[in-house]
Amino acid sequence: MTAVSDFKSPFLRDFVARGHYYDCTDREALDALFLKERVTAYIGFDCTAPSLHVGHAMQIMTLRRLQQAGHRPIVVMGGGTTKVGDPSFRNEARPLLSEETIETNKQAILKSFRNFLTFGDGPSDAIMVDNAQWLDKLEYVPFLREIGRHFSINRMLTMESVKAKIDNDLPFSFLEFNYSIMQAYDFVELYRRYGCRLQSSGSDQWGNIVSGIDLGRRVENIQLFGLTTPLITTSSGAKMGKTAQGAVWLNPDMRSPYDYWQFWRNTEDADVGRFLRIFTDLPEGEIARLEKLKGAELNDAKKILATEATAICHGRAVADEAAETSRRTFEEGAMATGLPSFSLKLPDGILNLAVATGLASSNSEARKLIANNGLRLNDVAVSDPKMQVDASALNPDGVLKLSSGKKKHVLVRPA
RNA sequence: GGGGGAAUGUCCCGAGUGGCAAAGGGGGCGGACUGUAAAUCCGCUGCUUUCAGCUUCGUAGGUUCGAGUCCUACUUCCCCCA
Repeated sequence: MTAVSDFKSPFLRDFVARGHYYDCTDREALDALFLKERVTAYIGFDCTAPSLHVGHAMQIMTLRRLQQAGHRPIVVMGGGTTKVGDPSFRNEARPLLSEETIETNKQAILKSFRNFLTFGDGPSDAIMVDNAQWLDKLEYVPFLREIGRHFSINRMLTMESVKAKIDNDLPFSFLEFNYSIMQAYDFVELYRRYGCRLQSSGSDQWGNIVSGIDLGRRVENIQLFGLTTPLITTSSGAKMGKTAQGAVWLNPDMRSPYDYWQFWRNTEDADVGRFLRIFTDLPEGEIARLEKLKGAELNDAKKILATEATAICHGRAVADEAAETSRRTFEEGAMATGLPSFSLKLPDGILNLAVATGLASSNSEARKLIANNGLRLNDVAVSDPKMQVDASALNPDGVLKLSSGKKKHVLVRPA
């Protein structure tokens, strides 16, 4: 068996070096394939939310690396599979989403890929397809006869994601049971349509990927491949991008580029090098230099990480602007105009302003924030929950700054 | 189809004897210390017009001065038997 360090193809060598690699179904053969030809590979994204989040960024970066190496990435929107719902490693069944919701989500998610990948008709241009295209049309009995007969219940029951359900006496419906079959079928269909030989994904999808590979061998007599990436957690063990105010969305409507930049700026020390390799395109030499910085100097590396990662997701100009807004806000204490801003009627109570700007979710919460000395108006702590804010709080530019804690700042302009 | 069990603070787990805004965690939010880091410590964590009021314990009724706690029906899920 080829060791990871023996990879010859530029793509896999880079993939390993940058920390994307977790496992592969046939290292030697896949390496050879990458050396021999332009490989078409896909990753599927289900439409369970109106945006992808940072947790998906690893997968999108995988497609980006493929494209950079001259291969052809396929983005598969799971318009079909989302109707079934992936049960893997979840304690509860996903709520069944309506078709309208799935379609809305899909339309919103599509946009996220524009900056990460180049789409088009060229040989290594990315392709986007929706698996509803073929899954929706399947007929039950023909499908069972052609595809279903290749699936062994006995073996599916031994798959880790399924076994966990059985062992823990968790509910597991027939619908959910079929998700794996749908995904396996996708792989084969993508091979038929685009000559797609490789499926990549997070390590939790291993079982589903392997199912697709088996199916490919049986119905098309072709060797397909699987390549997985590690589940990314922060050094202190938290899942990537699961801050509790919500996921770190990639869609700018749901999380502003400035906040996205801030997310990366707040990376833990121990993660800086790892994240630079995975989430930016910086060359290894540069990253090696940055991650060696000590103590407070590491903050410079975090700023670069933030700007580079934001640039890939939202564009360079937007990223630079977010960096500048952050610099002025945190390093100069100025009222940078790039902060999230709100137009509100002005004489108003401080509680209303805190709620209207999203700094607090209710008046009670705003009161508590004040009681804890956490709410500040123009950098001065607010002590009176009954305080009225009027035009006198505005600076010469006609703006005032409201902050919750040391990191969350918003601007208010009179409406 | 028959029998048994479970649903708790709208993030999760989870105590709860008829007097409960409801123990304890986790998570989150603020504060202190720092480097917009981690770790640690402290406070907060249902809503409101906040020295008080209002609404919460799967749903709908009922018993009671008073129900998360008792009764009835229903819903969903789990287990055992078929």
